[in-house]
Amino acid sequence: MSKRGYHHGNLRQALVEATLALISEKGPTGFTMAEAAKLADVSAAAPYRHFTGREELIAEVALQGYELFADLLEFAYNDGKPSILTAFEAVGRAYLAFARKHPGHYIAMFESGVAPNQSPELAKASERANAVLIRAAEALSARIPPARRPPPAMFSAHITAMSHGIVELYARGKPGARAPFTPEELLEAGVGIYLRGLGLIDTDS
Amino acid sequence: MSKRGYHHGNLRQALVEATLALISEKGPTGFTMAEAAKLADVSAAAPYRHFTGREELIAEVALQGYELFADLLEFAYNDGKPSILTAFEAVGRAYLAFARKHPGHYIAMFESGVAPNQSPELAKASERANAVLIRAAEALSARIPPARRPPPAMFSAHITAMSHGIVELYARGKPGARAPFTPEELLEAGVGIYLRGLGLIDTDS
DNA sequence: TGTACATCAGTGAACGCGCGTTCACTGATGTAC
DNA sequence: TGTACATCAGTGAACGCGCGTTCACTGATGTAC
Repeated sequence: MSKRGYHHGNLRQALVEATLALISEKGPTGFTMAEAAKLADVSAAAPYRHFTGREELIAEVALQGYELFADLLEFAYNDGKPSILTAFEAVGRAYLAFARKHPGHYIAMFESGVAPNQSPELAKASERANAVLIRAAEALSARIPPARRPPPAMFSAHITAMSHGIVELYARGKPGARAPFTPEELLEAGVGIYLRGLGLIDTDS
Repeated sequence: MSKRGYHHGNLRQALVEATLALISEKGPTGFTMAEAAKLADVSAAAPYRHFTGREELIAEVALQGYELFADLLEFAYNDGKPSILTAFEAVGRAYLAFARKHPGHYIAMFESGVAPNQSPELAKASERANAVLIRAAEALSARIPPARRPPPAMFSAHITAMSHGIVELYARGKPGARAPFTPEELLEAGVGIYLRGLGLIDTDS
């Protein structure tokens, strides 16, 4: 609570951060405009100077989440260096790391009910994140014998689904989790087996 | 709205069904005690004769969901007949079919915030469903060369995670979905590749 | 078979609460001259 | 540099709403004799 005058200075972003805190602590339901305002140390009416309503505030949080997500995935992929395979695995780890380090964003993106095609910006950001996965899958695809090469979009959907499933079922909320493995172990092993099934990893390695 | 007298006859179950309808239509948030009561054609106070509160009603819905889920998985597994492999794949399909045909149950179980260890009954039912998957994984495991045989619990977690991920990302809510594949195609292909990675399906088949 | 009575499963009115949102306002800031 | 004024970003009080829940009640049902 730093002292501040009549004007906040950066209320818009402060509200976003309050929302993140509330969401990650109490789930998507545990966030209210009133409480976000309180956390940001302003009156309950102030948020409406920056957002038309509750919906728009959550959407902004999700948008920032998708942007950050896309950045992290791109950084992890690192243009397929040093090798396409290691880059691909790095993307998987980045997925999990994002969910772990930014639970508020993750929940706003995937569990708050905001549809990614709600606004063009949101769609674009979500598309950018997805594009990294598709690009990685395409690069890897080139190494798969054509006969058993799935469409890259399917390939990438599989990895996304497994990652998301692991986050939802084994990484969050439910502590004393359902499996005696860390999410990271689970994903690494799962992706490894999957890639082997595609003939991308030597069967005997 | 059939005519009925002062007594409802089977209000408890009617409330469960009202909850299912509300949840599957409007998400976990779109369910309220008041509206469930209205749907069941009783006053807002009546539900409290059968449930201590909102929480308990949702938990009952989740419980019934886990029971049904376990039944369906067991039926699909069919004791590993005619072959363990086909039985295993049938379980995967049953997972998706359950999510599709019983969205209210699915949401109550996985998205409503009820922890499976909330009550012993719930834990037991959830455990029973999980046990089917573990059993199937164990049976299949026996055929994997020991050197690259993952623990059955991990094996089953992978399949569960992929199934759940597909449901959440590609099967529900988001229509005009994110991928040009049906969830069923996605899961079948994904499980196939995964099993190949374990050496359970012939690489050239 | 008929009656008295305990029990059960509903009703309807009321409560307190917190939420999202609006509105007229006011204090602070920035800009034109 | 100083002043007038438009604009902006806050306030605080108030609203209507629906929700979860409680409570004293009452109608229906089942059982003992």
